[in-house]
Amino acid sequence: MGISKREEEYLEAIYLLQKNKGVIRVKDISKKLGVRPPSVVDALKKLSEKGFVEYEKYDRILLTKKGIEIAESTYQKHILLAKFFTEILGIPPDIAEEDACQFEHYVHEITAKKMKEFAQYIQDQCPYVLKQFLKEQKEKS
Amino acid sequence: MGISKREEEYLEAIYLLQKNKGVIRVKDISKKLGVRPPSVVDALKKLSEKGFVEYEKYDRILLTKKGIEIAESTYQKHILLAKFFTEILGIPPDIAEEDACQFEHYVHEITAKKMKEFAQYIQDQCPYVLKQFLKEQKEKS
DNA sequence: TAAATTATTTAGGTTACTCTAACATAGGTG
DNA sequence: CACCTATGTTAGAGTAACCTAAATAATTTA
Repeated sequence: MGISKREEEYLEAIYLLQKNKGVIRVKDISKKLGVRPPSVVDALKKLSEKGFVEYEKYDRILLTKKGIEIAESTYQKHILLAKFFTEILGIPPDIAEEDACQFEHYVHEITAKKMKEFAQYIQDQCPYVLKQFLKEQKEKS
Repeated sequence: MGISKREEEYLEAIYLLQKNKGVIRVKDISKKLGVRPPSVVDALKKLSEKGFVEYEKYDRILLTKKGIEIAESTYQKHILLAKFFTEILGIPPDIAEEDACQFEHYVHEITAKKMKEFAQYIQDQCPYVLKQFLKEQKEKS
């Protein structure tokens, strides 16, 4: 009775929408994830059964403590990955975003952590080398 | 009528098994992917319809040219990612392997390429910094 | 406040992937 | 060469996603 990748995405979407606009609706989630409203309702029912979301029909949608925890940890990974891709590898933001979106659901905790530490280390210890790398990458395109 | 992540995994598994032991069987794929034989047969039928595998029942299993292309490109990404995780980030091989296994199916071509180039660049330009980072990581654990 | 619009939910169906149980085939051995 | 065991295949069913169409509830507006 764990949580699927897709369910994680729903939680993350709900979390971010709430952060930006407070009260949210089925429609908002539907738009954000690119699925039809009935799919959202399905997902909400399941997430509610599993205790990640508080949901009564026609009523408003809230994350439980457990739900927030998962959403936050997923989102943290997301940010960290996207930063790594853009700031260290020099990948265009839109592509970095897409890759982060996928990888955040699969990456081990330790990998995420090392990416963060590595980024920090390089930025501190040899910012010039990094700058040079990014410059060369830019010149090639 | 594209190819799913899971189908990609089947192709990669077939490719690697063939590389290692020549003629392969349903059983081998089953064991490698951790699914039951009927699931393999299902997958082979679909992959055969889509033109990635040559398969007649009870007969041997071959990849088509198209199938080999996909398997190889996936596997290349796999190697590259695993190397990046171990050699640059210092992640334990078993975890690196698992992360690579997932990410290979999602990562954009350009991200994979930049990872490779970055690894090369760092190894050439500041091997000492890299060594130091890996050493510090090791000490922490 | 009644009607019209919009949003949400239910019902029912599809696809991809998996499984178990039962059946079929191939190949090795007495 | 017939039988036994391994392996492979079919049949049928389950689960997690998704969808459309139709029904219901909520909200806005005339």
